[in-house]
Amino acid sequence: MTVSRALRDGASIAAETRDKIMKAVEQLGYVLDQSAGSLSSKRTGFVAVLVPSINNSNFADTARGLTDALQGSGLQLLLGYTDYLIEKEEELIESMLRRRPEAIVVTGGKHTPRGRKLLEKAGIPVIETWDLPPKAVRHVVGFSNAEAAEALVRYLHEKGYRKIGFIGGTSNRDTRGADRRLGYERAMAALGLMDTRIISFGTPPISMKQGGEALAQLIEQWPDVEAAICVSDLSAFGALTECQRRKIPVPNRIAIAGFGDFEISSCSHPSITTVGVNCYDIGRRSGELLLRAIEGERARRPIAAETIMTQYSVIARDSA
Amino acid sequence: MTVSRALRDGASIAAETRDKIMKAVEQLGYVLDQSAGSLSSKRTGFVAVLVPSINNSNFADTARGLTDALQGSGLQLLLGYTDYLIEKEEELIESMLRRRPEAIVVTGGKHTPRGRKLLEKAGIPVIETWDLPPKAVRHVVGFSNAEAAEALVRYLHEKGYRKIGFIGGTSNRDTRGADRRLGYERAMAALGLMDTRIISFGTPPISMKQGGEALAQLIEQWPDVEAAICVSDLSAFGALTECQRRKIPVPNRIAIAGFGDFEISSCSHPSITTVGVNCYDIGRRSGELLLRAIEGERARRPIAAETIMTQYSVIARDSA
DNA sequence: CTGTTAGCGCATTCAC
DNA sequence: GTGAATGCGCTAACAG
Repeated sequence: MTVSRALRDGASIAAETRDKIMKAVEQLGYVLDQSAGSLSSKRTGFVAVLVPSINNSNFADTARGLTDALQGSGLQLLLGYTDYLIEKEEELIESMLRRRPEAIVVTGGKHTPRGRKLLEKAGIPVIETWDLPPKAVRHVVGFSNAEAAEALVRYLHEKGYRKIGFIGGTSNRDTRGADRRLGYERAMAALGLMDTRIISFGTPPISMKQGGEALAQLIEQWPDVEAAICVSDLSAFGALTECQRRKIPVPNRIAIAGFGDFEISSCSHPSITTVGVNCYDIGRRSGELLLRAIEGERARRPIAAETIMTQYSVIARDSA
Repeated sequence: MTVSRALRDGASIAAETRDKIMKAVEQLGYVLDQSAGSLSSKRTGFVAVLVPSINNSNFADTARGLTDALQGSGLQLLLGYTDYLIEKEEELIESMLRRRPEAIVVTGGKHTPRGRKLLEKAGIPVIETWDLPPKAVRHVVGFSNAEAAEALVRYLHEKGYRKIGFIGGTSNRDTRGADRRLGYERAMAALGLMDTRIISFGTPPISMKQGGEALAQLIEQWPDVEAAICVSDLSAFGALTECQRRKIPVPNRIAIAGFGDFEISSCSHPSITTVGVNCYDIGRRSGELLLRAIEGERARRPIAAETIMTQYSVIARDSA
C-alpha cells in the first residue's frame, strides 16, 4: 500500500520512505500495472477515439485538438482507425469497450445497428463528430458537410461558373463525402443549374492519382465543364496536376476546388480553392465537452445532450 | 465460468447454453472487461507501437504492415505518437508499459537513457525500426538512412549534378533526418565535392511551406546551386512549388529530390525524384518477427536478437 | 459440458 | 504516515 501511494501523487508519504521506494523502482525498472489499477479503482484513464483514417491530416488535427483539451486531465487518447467502414467501426467500438474507456468519440453519425446499440448501452459519454446526424446517439460536435459543399457551389456560381462538376468516390462508404455530393446537387438545383456533372471514381477516400483520373473522365464526358469540385483536397490536387500534364490552364480553362484545406492546397501552384473546416476545433471542443460529461458521470449527475456546431468557410485561392 | 467460456471461442459449450447466454449478452449490451481478463490470464493481447507522427504516410504504411502481419494472431496495435521527441517517447514507453503490452515496436534507435532502460527491463520483445542503431536494444528492422541519402547523392552525381545542396530541419530532433544529412555530407566528400550547401530551416519535421522557404534561402545563399536534396518529399514539394512561383525551371535550372516516395512525388508535375523506402515491409517484417518473439516468450525460450535490413532505392523521376 | 476455488496486482477503506 | 483486510471482474486449473 505504501508503494502504491508513493507512485501516485498527492498522497502523504514520508520523504525518506518515498526516496527508498523510488530508488528500488528505478533499480528494478518497475512499472505499475494499470489493468490491475483500473480494475480496482474503476478508472481506466483513457478515452476511445475512432477516426476513419490514420493518414489524413484533417483527422490528425482533430486528434491534436482532443489531446490538447485533455492535457492535464489524466486522460489519454486511444485511437482506432475505421478505414471509412462502419463495419470496422462496429468491431472497434466493441474492442474499445472491452477496455472500458471513460468516454468514446466517433467520427460521423452513421453506424451499424449493433454499433449504435453498443454506443447507446455503453454507459459512458458518447460524442459523434464531423457531422450533424439526424438522430444523434447523444452529444455532437460537427457541421453539415452538405451545407459546406453548398457554400462552395454558391461561391463558384458568384464567380461566374455555371458548368460545375463534382468528383468523388464510387460509394457512400465515406458518408461525409456522400453528404458533400448531396450538397453539390442541392445547391446546383437551387441555383437553377439542372445539368449536374458527377464523376464517381475509386473507392473512398479517393487518392491524388484517382482525382487525376476522375478529372480525365470528367472532361472527356463533358468537354464543356468549367469547374470541378473535388470531394477532398487530395483528389483536387490530383485533378490539378492532371490538368497541368494535359496543358489545360487552371483556372482559365477549368477551375478546381477541393475540400478540407490541407496544407497541399495552400502550397501547390496554383494554390487550390477549398473549404476550410475547423478540424482542430472539432477535437478541442469535443475534448472540453468530454471532460464535462465525464465529470458529470463521476458525480452521478449526467449532463444533458449537447450539439455543438463548428464553423466552415470557403477559402478563395488561385485555382478558381 | 460458463459465460466466460461462451464468450471466447473454441470452448466446449452446449449450443443451448451458449444461445441463452448470447441472448442475454445482446439484450444487456454486455461487453467483457478485458482489464480483468488480462489481469487473470496474463495476456493483454496488444502490442505497443511508437511512431514519430500521426500524420505521415510513411509511418502509416509501416503501421499497416504491422497490422497485416498481426492479422489473425489476436494481437492488436496500440499506437503512440512521439512527435519526433525522445522525451515524449520516454513518457510513452512508460505509459505503454503500464498497460503491459506483449511486445513493443519503436521508431529509431535513439532514446533517452531512462527510455532505453525501460525498454531493456521491460521483459518483452523490443523492436527498433526505420534505422540501424549502433547499439540495438534487441531486435532491429530497418535500413541506414545515411546510406540511402548517399545513394541519392551518387545518383545525382551520375546525372551530372555537382553543386548539390541539402535542405533539412534545424535540429537533430528528427534523427533519421539528421542521418540523411550525414549521408549527404559523406557522399559529397567521397565524390570530392567539398563545397556542401546545407540549409537548416524549421523544426523537424519540416513542412511543405518550410521546404519552400528553405529553397528560397538556398538559392539566395548559393545562386549557383544545381540540385537540392530535401530531407523528405513534403519539403521537396514545397521547394518545387517555390521554384514554380519564381518561374525557376525544374529540373532545367535546378533539380529537386526528396525522400520517402510519398504519393505527392509521383503525382506532382513535374514528378519528384526520391528515395523509396519499404515502409510497409518494415511493418510487415516487424510484425512477423514480433510473432516469433512473443511465441518464444510464451514458450519460455526467448529467440536470439535479430537484425533485418530492409531495401531502399532511388526512384528516378522528372524533377532531377 | 458445467461448476468450484483461487488468485491476477492493484486501490479503497479503515485501523492504528 | 503506514499497514491490513478486502474486492474489482475475470480466467486457470481442476473436479465432477
